Amino acid sequence: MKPGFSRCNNATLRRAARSLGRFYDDALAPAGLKGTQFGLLFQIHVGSEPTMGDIAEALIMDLSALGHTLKPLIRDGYVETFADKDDRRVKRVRLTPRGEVKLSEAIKLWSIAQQRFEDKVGAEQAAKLRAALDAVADLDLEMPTAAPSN
Amino acid sequence: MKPGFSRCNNATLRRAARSLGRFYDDALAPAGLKGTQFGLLFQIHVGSEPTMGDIAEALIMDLSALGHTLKPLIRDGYVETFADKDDRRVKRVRLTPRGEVKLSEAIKLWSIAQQRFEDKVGAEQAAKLRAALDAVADLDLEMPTAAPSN
DNA sequence: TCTATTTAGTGGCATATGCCACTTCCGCGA
DNA sequence: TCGCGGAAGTGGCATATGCCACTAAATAGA
Repeated sequence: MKPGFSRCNNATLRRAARSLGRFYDDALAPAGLKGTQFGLLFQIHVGSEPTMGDIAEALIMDLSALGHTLKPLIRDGYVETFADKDDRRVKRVRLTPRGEVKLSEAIKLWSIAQQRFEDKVGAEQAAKLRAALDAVADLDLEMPTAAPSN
Repeated sequence: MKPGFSRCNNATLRRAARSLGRFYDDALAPAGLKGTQFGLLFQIHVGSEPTMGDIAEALIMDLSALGHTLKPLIRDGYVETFADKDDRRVKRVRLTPRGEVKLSEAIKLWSIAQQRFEDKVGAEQAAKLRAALDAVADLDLEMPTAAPSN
């Protein structure tokens, strides 16, 4: 088997994610953001003051992981949280003005990387790949429970 | 735009990786291994006492990241390292007998998850997806340097 | 042969992610 | 209205990954 060409879907996916992640990270570096942070800011931006749970669900991310990832962004003043008016358990999230500016700046850098990628693989192919990845992400793979019929 | 369906190739890839990663992690949990650890043990297993650099290259992983990731596996006695005979800078890696046993155990669990995945998306489609991901991983995306012609 | 350069890893620091235990709230039922 | 079970987050702990600065060792040159 050629090096790096595993039959494991998970290993292959992670390998590609590491590779592509570095590329986008490099592209965003001038803005001082990582690819994940950019994605998170964007997700908050397009949402309507989403709750932590909303974001975690959209990104298929563990709620606590989201909390951790949000911390540096809050610390740097790009994001702020506030309690929901009706349910005090719920915490909503939004970008600060500073965060909006940073996001705009980052989008310019992201566009370059995104364009570069699409030039290499083709916009069609890229769209197909994203569709396939979204399909995989949304698969219900839960292992059938021992006794699902009781 | 529907939630979670980003145009960003990197964000989409990471999202799918989180999703699939959890599935494989769950499947491997009985063996006490994470998906990444399984992949790493396997890579070491199929190699011929690979060097740190060999592994890092095959997995498109930062050399220092590999070192970090290897630590728990060494601590748990699944992997051991030794200096190369001819080049004292080089560190080679291999599984311990205990590591071989653990890998066998993990492969059984992995097969179930892998099979489940392939049942859901189809073996053909899975193979195509892996091929696409390998292609993406191996793309040369380096941003053209300002002055590549000097 | 001696030195400048390159190569292979390490250690420290920071972010990315998850799981689990725990706290706080909300809502429902007795 | 009291109290219990479920929902939403937090904090702690552990692994996953990267970058950077630094050390040690091999190598190309002068």
